[in-house]
Amino acid sequence: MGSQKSLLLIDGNSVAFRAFYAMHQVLDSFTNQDGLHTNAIYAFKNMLDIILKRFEPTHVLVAFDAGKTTFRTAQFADYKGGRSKTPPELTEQFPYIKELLHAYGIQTAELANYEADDIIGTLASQAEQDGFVVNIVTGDRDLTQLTTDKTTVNITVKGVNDTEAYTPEHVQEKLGLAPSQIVDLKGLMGDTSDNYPGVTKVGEKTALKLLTEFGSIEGVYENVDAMKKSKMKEHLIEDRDQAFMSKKLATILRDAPIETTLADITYEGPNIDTLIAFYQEMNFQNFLKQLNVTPEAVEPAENYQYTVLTLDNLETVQAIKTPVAFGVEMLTDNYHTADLIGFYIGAPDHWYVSDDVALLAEPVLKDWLEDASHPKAVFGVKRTQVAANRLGVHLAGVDFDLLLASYLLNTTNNSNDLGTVANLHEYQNVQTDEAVYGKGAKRAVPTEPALLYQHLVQKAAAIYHLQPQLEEQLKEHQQFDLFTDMELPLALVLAQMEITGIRVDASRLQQMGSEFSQTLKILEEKVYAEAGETFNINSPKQLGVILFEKMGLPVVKKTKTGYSTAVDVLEQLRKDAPIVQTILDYRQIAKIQSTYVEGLLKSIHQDNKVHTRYLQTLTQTGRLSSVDPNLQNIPVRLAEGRKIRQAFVPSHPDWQMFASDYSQIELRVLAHISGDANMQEAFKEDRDIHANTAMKIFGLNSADEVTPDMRRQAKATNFGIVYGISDYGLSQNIGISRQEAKRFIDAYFEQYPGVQQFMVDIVKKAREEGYVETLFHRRRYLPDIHAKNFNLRSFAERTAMNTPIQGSAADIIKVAMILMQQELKKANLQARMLLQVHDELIFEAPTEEIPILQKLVPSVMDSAVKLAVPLKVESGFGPTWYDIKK
DNA sequence: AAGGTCACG
DNA sequence: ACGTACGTGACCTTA
Repeated sequence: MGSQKSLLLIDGNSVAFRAFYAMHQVLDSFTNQDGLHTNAIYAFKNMLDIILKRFEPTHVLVAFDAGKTTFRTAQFADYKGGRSKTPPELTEQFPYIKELLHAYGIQTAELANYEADDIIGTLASQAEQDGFVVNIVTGDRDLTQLTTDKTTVNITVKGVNDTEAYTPEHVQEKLGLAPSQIVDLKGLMGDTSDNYPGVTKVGEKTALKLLTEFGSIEGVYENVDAMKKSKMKEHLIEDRDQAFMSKKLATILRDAPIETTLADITYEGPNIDTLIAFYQEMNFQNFLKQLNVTPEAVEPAENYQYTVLTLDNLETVQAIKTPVAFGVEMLTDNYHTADLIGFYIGAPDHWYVSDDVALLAEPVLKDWLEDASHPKAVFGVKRTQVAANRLGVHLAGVDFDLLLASYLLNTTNNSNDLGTVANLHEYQNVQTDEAVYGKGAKRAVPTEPALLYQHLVQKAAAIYHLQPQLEEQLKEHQQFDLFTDMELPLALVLAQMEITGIRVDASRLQQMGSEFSQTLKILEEKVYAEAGETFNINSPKQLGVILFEKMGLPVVKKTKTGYSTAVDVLEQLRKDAPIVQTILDYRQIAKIQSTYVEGLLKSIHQDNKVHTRYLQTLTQTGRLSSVDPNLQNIPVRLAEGRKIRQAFVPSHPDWQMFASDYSQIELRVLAHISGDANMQEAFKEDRDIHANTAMKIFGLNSADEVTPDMRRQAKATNFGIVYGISDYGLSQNIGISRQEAKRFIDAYFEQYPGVQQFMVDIVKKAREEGYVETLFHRRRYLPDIHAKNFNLRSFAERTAMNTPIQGSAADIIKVAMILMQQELKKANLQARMLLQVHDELIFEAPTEEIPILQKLVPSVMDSAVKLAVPLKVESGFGPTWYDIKK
């Protein structure tokens, strides 16, 4: 490159926005000593390093917008109107981003009445004439109009660490247009985010067609009179002025009156001292480390002194009077079966570790651990509890769980690895398990014991140090009660349920399995006969070839990789060929056989039970999930699959299975949080909510007029509302036209106006705050609510509507579970809570306790929280899970 | 490791 | 114009 002059121009506002939202999840944990948010500064710096390295510029400038009013707003008052205003957490970072750039030796520029784009366009144009190679970096695709054979426009994708390079060829490939035609495209179609109009009813498709034919807006209007009569022609003529104005608004200037010259912006690299001072002010320990500056606070791991516990020195633990960090170490996820490879306990100045977990059962240590007056902080209280229980230790006094706290603070970035979680919270002095133990087949305890001990001490120290910081943040989020009164006690309830396990009748499963094998064999032969050849029915790829190529059935839907053969597709093809029904039958049985007969048999333990694990820190809404095996998706809807439930039986003779579920808890939650009077009334009077909705959307006067089909459609509409409705989604689900679906939704909102208001308000809240909350302040961040991409943004909007509903329902049953466990104990019952399936609790109990449960369980569940509408609970019992009839 | 499919609320 | 329901986990095939 040698003498080649290379100019880098960065769109400062655009990249700062991207940087801010790329690290929006960690907004609250990225602050400096003065409470200044630093996430955008941090991400901007990362991006800057990447692009400086990539383009090796000789000249650099970062352009910023000067203010809201520009020559464009003078031409068109609403230009960029309706934009949500910049969050204050970002605004406060702009001066520091500029300070960072100046420390880097990079000039910044802004110009009153002009946008950053115009500065960039003008300098790019000058530089081209001076023989520069020019690179522009921005998140705004409109700048691709500046692309030439000398200027490349690099658009940030997925945050800021990667860019897509637009050359004239790439623009042509993507849009089918020359860069210079982009302004014509914008003029015709308008721009919703910049809020200028274009021509009515002309979108991207139509605009592209017109430009391919006529070249430019001018070309279109020279030929408009000759076009044949159409709505489009009328719109073109009508909106002529708008089109030309929009083109002008879209055009980036190349002759803005800027004072900065190319000679002013040569790049000679950063001033290290200024940069160090800046990083110190921002508390960027990582960046200081990169500059070989020793970070202040973090002690190196080697400085931790620890004692290895043995039978001889065990009593020293008894002397500990301070709160401690405690943990039992395992190599694998499943704590019911994992090898226990060590433990740690202690506080600064007295850390203890061991690789002999049998010590935990020694009375000196066991008694201390079981004493609730010694506060303990852990990583994963449920995990720790179950592991301790395997050694006969019943841990008490756990008042902090780093894993749970981190999950509540931010559900998005979570991990089950202590090192990863600690890093998320800016604590670096602990390694990940993968780094210490390796992964996959190579995972093992280090041969050098000191390496294991050091890792254990690091973990203890991380928990200990992060506790006050995370507790503080929980309080700031108003989540401390959620943490202390809900998630911590729930973890203990779940631990007990998992330890108890549920009895599975293996012989019943085996018997069903051999019947299914025979059926499958017959179906398989039948499929081959109907296809005229053998193939792997389980392979969607091979099946697609048979159905759509060999047999020539119509292709209904495609997937990324080929033909879709999903149920909804096959159901449409059923009438066309008998093989389709046979395949559907085969699939149904094959699923039951592989997942529920063979899969379940594999997970039965020595005690004839399955012991699932509930993941308490995984879902984005606050629900639990269940793994190894998943007991929250045991078949129930179809008769064949439902029989699997016959294998779930009580663990003692003469006991019964008992279950209670909330009826329509999500709609009741919606009625409560939306405050909708009509929906609340329906629940208060215990009306059939789906029939009630049907009356309203079909305009009926009495419940007697509701047909089963109307009720079915109304039910789907109710569900659709809970999921964050769209007319298309509803139309697909119940097989009606999009227009009809839209009419349903409109009628729905007319009937339940409070619900509509809630939907509007919650999306607005998500935009303003960046997150939504449940009744108990469970929080979900939705950074995509600001996405320019329609799909991402729409998804975030639906999520904003659904999460408070689904999440509040999850909160409610969690409260009920904690109360339930207490009540069972208080009443001295033998009955045990075994499973939770989102809105349902499943128990086993001696037959004589059933009448007690029939009263007790519903009363605990429906009084768990007080809503503006009653909660309704239905119960049943029987000798197996299958036989529970409500 | 990823994608398709299908089980649940 | 955009392309969709919300939240999960397990199994199978194919890269």
